[in-house]
Amino acid sequence: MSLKYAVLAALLEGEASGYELSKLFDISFANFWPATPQQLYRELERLAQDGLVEARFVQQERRPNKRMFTLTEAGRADLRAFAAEPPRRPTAIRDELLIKVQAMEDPETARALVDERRGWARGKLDRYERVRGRLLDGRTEEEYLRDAERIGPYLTLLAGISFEEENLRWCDRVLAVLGRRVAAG
Amino acid sequence: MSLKYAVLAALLEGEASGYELSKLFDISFANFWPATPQQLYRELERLAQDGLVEARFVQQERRPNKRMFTLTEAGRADLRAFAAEPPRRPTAIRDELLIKVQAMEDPETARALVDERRGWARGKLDRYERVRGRLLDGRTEEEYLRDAERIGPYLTLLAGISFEEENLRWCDRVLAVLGRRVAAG
DNA sequence: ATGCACATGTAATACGTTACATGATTTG
DNA sequence: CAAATCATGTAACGTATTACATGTGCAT
Repeated sequence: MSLKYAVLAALLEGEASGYELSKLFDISFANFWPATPQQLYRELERLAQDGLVEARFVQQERRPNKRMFTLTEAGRADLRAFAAEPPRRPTAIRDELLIKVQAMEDPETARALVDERRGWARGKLDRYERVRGRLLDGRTEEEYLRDAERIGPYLTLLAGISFEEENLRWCDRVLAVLGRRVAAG
Repeated sequence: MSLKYAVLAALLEGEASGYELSKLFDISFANFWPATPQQLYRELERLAQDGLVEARFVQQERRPNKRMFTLTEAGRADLRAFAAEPPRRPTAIRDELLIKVQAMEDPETARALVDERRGWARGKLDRYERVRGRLLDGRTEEEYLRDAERIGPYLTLLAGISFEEENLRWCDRVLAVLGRRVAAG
């Protein structure tokens, strides 16, 4: 149900093809609403039938043909109504690593997995910071937040950043604890 | 696929009925692997057929009958193997509020939603701290981590706590930003 | 005696994943 | 010039969520 509004929100940035949306979902929407290309194509189909987006067929010569999608006024209105309602469902997290940590028997094995997670979190943070730099484009955060038309995308990026920072801190703490255990046991 | 191991991990705490598991998933596993009662019953059925858990039928007089489930040695071994493998899928987060923030038009409306989230995060943190107190049971964290048989549940609880702390910080930051915007606009 | 929470499920539907298909462009 | 990656999708299958169903016990 929410995927619908995630797609409409993505189209606030302007006309896009299914493929472009799937890239956008990979790099930025993934932090709060992951979706595979297949989900997006199906959803776009439905949205077009409901008149919330408009599809424009684009014939291409040296590439597969594509369809470009735009928000309609009805879509914009629907999204606006959604954005004003309190969320129906609480935040859901799916994290395989934490199942493994929960079931942990051997500290050495767990250490390796958490260490791997730490490296991956660092990489994600780096990428976020680069996205942030591109958004700010030379301005300070204060300037940006004062002047920018839409600040939503920046605020969700901040959420992604602070999530990964937290993640990193948790990894460090767990590694410290497990290190002591290995030394003791 | 991972739900299977979440259920096995839950049964590490001892024999439990489907209903008891669904309560456990509500209060603690929910932080990293949410599951509805229906999912759990189906999964337990499968696990029993595969010999990874053992079901014991318990006839009750003044309540509906129930089945109690225990890990078998095969289940324990399967879980152990799972816990040693690196995770296949990255962490997934589903957060409706962030879609609304992403699509935000009016700072006043968004403020109300984020403020609500802030209150809810505080409540969750409080409950976590109480669970933590029960686990520690008078000991300091250091004592607990040195002496406890299984520290996995404590480490996943810490993950839940630091996630909510991060959440709270993000809410405060967003509220500050939106407050300035309302004053300016 | 009415309503809420416990305890257990089934059925219908929605959603997500995996595998496949096709052609263009880039890289070694 | 072969292999990898980009760009765009479709089809089949498996998993999850929602709505419904049923009966008990407890509190007011």
